[in-house]
Amino acid sequence: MSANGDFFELVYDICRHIPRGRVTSYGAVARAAGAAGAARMVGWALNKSGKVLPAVPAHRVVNRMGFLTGKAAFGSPDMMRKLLEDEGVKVENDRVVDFEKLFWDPLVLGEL
DNA sequence: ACTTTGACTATAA
DNA sequence: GTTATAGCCAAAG
Repeated sequence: MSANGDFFELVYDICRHIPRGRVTSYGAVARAAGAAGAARMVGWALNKSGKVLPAVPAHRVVNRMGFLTGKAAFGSPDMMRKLLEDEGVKVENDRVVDFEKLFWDPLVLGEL
């Protein structure tokens, strides 16, 4: 069954399912989208997420090491950190603190 | 229709 | 242990 036709919207939907105060990795989202290995594609989709509504919490998606690689896509490099800290996610030196604890896999409860 | 890229990931030297 | 390179998938130019 196709989600919405476009792989992008599927990625957006998954990102919207990320609980507040949690983070995930591109690989996890890509895998949840049915395209494991297409982590790059996820980032690209999220890059356009700023033009998509409803808005996608792309700030909750970081690379597998917990680094805010996409911080530059928020208009301001500090905007992503600001959003994460606002949700209780501590960010230091452009990296998510306790990333392993805050890591949330969309497939955990997303297998419907 | 082909080429290049892109907010990644994993393996090799 | 750190740095380089290759593999990956899909979309935009």
